[in-house]
Amino acid sequence: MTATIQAPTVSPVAPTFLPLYRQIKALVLRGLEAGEWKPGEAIPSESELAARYRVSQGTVRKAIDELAAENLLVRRQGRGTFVATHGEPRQQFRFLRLAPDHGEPGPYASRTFECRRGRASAEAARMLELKPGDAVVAIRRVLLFGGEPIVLEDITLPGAVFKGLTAERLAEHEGASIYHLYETDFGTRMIRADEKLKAAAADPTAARLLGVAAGTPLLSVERVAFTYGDRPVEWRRGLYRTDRHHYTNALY
Amino acid sequence: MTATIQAPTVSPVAPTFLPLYRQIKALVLRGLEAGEWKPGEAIPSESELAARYRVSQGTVRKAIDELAAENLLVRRQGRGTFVATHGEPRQQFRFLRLAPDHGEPGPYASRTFECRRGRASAEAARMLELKPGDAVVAIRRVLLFGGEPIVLEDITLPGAVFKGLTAERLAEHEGASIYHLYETDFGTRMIRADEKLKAAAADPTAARLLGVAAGTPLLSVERVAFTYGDRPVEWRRGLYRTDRHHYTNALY
DNA sequence: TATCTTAAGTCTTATAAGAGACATAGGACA
DNA sequence: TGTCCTATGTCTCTTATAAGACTTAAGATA
Repeated sequence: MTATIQAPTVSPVAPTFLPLYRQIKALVLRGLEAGEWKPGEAIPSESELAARYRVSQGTVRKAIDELAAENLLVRRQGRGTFVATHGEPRQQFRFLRLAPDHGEPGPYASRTFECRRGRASAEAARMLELKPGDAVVAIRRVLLFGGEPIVLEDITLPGAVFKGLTAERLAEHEGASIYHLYETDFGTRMIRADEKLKAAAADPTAARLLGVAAGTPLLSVERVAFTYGDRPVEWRRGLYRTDRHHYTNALY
Repeated sequence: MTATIQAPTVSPVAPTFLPLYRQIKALVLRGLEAGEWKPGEAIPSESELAARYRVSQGTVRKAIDELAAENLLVRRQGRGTFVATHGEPRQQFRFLRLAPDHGEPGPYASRTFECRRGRASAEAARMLELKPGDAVVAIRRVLLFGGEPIVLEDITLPGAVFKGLTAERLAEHEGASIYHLYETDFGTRMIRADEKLKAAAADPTAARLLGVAAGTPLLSVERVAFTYGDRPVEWRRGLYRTDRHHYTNALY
């Protein structure tokens, strides 16, 4: 059939027809983006959405299926469908791929050295799609596992989005995922991220903060994280000690 | 409904009921594993499978959906559903996550230094689920991009599976993915792989083969690749030069 | 007559809708 | 206080129809 919800404008070039379930998906996505339902909350039931959009429940199901596959929604049979959040334990370390070589992961902690406001460098501006000189927030911190400093991170955020972010606010939040903080305090939910990995030698500062000799090979992890609409809202560079940990990746 | 294809044996403890579409999925998977349809070939149409298994076409569809999501099958509207293969260009570098920092990837080549039969070390045996001393094939090669040596790899394979593998056979196959060779010549299709990444300093041998100074930080990538039934059939360790390339990863 | 074009036919997978089964949580009730 | 019932979710399965991709053959054209 290829029905459309709103009368489509005729375009001679691009395929103007989108499957019905994808149109529904786009509408739900818009609701998510607009904050109609907050992280952790339940969205309306499938039949409710079906009634709202005048389609069958099965069509809504297929739309939600895709959003759930993208980790934007979480289904719980018999309960409902919920907006995914970085708060729940299972999502806690979704973006951290570090694992100990042997044994169980030790207790996690973070220590923030610096959290200051500044101006975007050319590189930061490029990564975050800002103009050079725009306001940014710069964070430097160390992640500890089992009491040992394992990761040194420099995080750069657009100042416009993260207005009231201070070292105190970060300290209060220690132990939990920083993405949870972004979510609860700044209404910015991270959807996906791209990482680039390289090997690098520890410079004197990194060596001191991580407790290794200068020149030690470290894993350099550069990440750009995106929110709705593929808007980049975090740029970070991490240096990982890999003497007793490793970065895990599953290939399919 | 929760119908079963064969009368289920009653088990008091585990959920003996599997959704119908998962039973179908298991049956198709068994056919794939048994080589009923070879890589690149089309499997029977949805309605044909539906008739064979006495279920509706939609149920077969859902089973195939999952197998396609796992990259075991490839759907082509109007044509059929095909057994995935490492031969087609798009799948060619599915497991190689290296990308140049700038510009397009240069032409690819590989140079094999060594391909000999030997006995499994304790470590190799553990990785490949063999007994120490079992026959293995050991390959050492360098991957070149744009003429430059970028990756040094040591590959270990179970000798029982890769009986006639020789340096000549490898050389004939140069330019294409080695997984394609496994598939066509040894009937072993790689399904998925686990990787562990670390940073390491180049030892003299690696430094010479990669054309860098000894001690240069390199990305160490250890991979175990699995075929059907999660059976490990390849263990490899790669050393990547990351001065002008990086390992990319997408996080969801 | 030989060749190219085009339209119909017939495969395939993709989309849509609906009915019934299963899971969960909370209130009614003994 | 504990158990059962029921309302309300998602999950499973089926059926029907649409859309995409080849094949074939009729017809136009040289």
